[in-house]
Amino acid sequence: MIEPRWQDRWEAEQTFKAFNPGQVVPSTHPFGLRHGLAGQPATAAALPPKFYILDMFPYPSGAGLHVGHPEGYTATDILARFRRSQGRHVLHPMGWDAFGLPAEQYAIKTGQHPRVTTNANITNFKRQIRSLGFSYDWSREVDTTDTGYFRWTQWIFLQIYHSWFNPVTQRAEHISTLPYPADCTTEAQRRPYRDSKRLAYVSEAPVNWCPELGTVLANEEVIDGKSEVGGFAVIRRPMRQWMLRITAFAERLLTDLDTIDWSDSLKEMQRNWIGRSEGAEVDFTLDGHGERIRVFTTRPDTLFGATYMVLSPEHRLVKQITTDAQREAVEKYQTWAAGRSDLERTELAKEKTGVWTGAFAINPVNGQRIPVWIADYVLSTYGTGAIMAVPAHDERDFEFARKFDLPIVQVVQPPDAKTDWQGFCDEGTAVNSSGPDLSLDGLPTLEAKRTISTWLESRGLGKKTVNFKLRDWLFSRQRYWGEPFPIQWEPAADGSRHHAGIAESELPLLPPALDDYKPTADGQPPLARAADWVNLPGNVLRETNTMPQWAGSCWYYLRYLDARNGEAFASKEAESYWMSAAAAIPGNGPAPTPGVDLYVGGTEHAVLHLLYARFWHKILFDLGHVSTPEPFYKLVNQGLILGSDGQKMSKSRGNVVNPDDVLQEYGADAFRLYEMFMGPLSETKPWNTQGVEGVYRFLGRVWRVFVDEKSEAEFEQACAVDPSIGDQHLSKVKLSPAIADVPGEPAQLKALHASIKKVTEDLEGMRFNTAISAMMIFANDALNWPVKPAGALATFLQLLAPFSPHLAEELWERLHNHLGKPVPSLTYTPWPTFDPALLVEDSYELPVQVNGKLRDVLRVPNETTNAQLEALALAAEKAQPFLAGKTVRKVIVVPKRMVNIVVG
RNA sequence: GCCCGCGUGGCGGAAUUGGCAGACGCGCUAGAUUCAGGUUCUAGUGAGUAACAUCGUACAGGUUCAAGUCCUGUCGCGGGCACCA
Repeated sequence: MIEPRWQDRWEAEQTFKAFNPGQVVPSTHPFGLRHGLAGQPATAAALPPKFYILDMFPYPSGAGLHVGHPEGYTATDILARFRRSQGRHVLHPMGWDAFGLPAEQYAIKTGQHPRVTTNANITNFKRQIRSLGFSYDWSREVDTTDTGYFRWTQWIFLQIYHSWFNPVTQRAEHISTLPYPADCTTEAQRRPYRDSKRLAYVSEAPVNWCPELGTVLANEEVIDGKSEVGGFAVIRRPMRQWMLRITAFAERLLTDLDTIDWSDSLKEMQRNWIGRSEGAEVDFTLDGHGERIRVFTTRPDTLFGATYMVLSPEHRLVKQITTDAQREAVEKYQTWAAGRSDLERTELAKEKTGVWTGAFAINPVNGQRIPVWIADYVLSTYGTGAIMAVPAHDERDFEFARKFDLPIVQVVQPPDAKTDWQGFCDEGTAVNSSGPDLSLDGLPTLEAKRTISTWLESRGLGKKTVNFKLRDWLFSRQRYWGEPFPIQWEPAADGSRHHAGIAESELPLLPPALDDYKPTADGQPPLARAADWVNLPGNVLRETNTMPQWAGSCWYYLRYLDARNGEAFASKEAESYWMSAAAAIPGNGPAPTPGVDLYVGGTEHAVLHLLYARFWHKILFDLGHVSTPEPFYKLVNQGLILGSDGQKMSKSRGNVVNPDDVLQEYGADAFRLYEMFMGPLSETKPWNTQGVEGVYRFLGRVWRVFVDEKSEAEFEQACAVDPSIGDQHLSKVKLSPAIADVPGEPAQLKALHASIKKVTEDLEGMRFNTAISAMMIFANDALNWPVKPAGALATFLQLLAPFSPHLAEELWERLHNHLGKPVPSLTYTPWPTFDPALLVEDSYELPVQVNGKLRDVLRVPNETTNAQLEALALAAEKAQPFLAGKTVRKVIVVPKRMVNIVVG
């Protein structure tokens, strides 16, 4: 009943609006009144230190909000309100990641334009989010499918397209700084060279094609050979696709993880995905050919144990080196391997397959002739697509050698003599590793690696190398409901076509209107259906692929900074004010950090959104468009909320909890409180509706701390008679006559300040569950106070306000009215500080242990000396039976903590 | 298989540097209010005992005056990666 009233009030007052440098703060705005900025233009210098607190914006699905969404949103809202009260200038925005498959599939089925579906879903999401009382600045709302938004997504793509990665500076630079090789003189020669260096480039390589979805997918979107969305089969097939050169940034994406405050597990996931490994490339000459085969190995120290080589079936040299006798078998194997889907490949991973090419290579360290095989356990996309096989010390090579009866030679001695050397893959000591020019025998693995690397380099046979698992980002999709590429294909004199970026002045490039959203009959993307959109004068064609859903979410946190700017994605001033570090307000939390101060969301984006966004941000940083190398300084993952049966919530299990139902029954305040009281934010935890009941009771107790019992009882009776006019009755409820504007008793102040301390410290540490328990303890105590000091109650409401803002506002207003005082803004009233002096008592409880077991607890004055403590403990009544007849060997006194008597 | 994280009452979870295990809440038991149900209030609630004793933080060891916390091993659960040479 009281909740919509306050939501309307906040909206009318624009209570949570954040102001950009240069904007005028309205003269009545409570933020302006607090910070002396009312009615004045805010300058970056005059504005208080920023706090940018961000939620992962939702995809507005037709199903509406899930109880998982409000978990993170409540946490950030509590902190946003807390920081506002502490005097920070809080940026807390919300928006919609609205491109995506469901709206498009719905369009295919019904013909309804995805725009219509999307708008309806956004309306519903916004209603639900608003009803939870979150303090978003809605004036900065973004929608990735809005032309005013994706215009800048396209603009950023153009910046990427017009850039290359300079290996010397290790930075993205404009393509105009690209140096050309000496033999590259004409434009006809330079264009393909230039295009091969861009950060956005076209590739013909095999891609992850999902027939069911009718589109290609990025590596990050394929899980166990199936699509991340829907779980459909994915096959590899060569196609012409747009790629983004994220691999150029692999090293920086890895090392910069050390500069940001993310959980170890999340950093670890990114590290694993980037997959850096150090090793060496070694050249093997082919016996009887001029060709060389280059391999990558992390264990060059085992080179003497290489008894055969393996190429991936797709390796470019396979055709040349295969002998006539083996040709048929090799080609058959290649065909078979190419026809296998990713899924089959992983499922059958245990059984090794392969064929001998008939060729031999020479091991450069000992001159041995070793056979060259092809096998699909060697990946064409990693390293050089070829390996030297050391079956004695590599699990996969070992399996393969056993299956095909290839020689196994020990070259590493395990440190523990009992360990079998066959299949031993760890570090040890080199053995059997002597050749005409070199011996590694007796060297520990690490040294052996160094020695042989130096030797190889000095002979020009190899060099140290670093490899990454990370692949370039497949960036095009065959869909309608996505951003069209700002790219067109222009004809050349020889009849071929090349791509070119369209002019920035032509942005936004809108998608065409279509009646049918399916791909064309000949397998072209849906945009190809719009002939008059695709075909431009001069035989120029538009690109018909669209960008993946990730494009919009790669930079949305930047658009919030200046969401209505039509000249740029954000003004320089806004970007630099909100994204730069600054000084702290003493005693009021941490200093503003570079980038987003706190980002909260689920872990499902660990290697997708969070990697892509960091990548784009680094490009924008290199090009001078943003001022920090990393976008998200601190990141916290909320844990999953399970159904009450401890299983993942899903429609098929019937354990899904709908926030609307909870809200209807208990209200937003109780819902918010329960989401936070369940347990630590980052933990996985099951939903329990009885738990909601528990916090609902707590709010009821808070209410009864304040209101007059008699008028409350009358109110409840009146509601029972006619619930429809409940709010009329509610206004008649009076506050308790026990509330008086008097200073608190010492015990009352102690209770209050203990909870100020606990709530404040727990908010800093994001320990919401224990903060709530501290408030419960206070309310239980305050309920029994015969006289209730108004000041203490007001302060308590400030503590409660971030968690349950509606009830806090209501009681805050009534309390001030009750005292006949003006009502200050609860949002912008300075956060209370606790007085340590009020918490100190003059005595404390001293546990007395005998041999480590608790036997008695004494109350002793603070100033008791250690010697006195010892004497008191030895005399403790309940400890006596355990001391009788024993010798006291030692007494350990921990001042203010406990005493332990050791007897024997 | 590899890499992270986690195992505490009937349940969700508390426990600065090792220092009173089980805060707070749910549930349960008994009582009060009530015609009754609900609400609310009071008391109790790890096992065990008449009460003590004793046992108790996945299991088995270890370090320590003292271990949920530190060390070693085992088991279980969750997440990530998965033929990455």
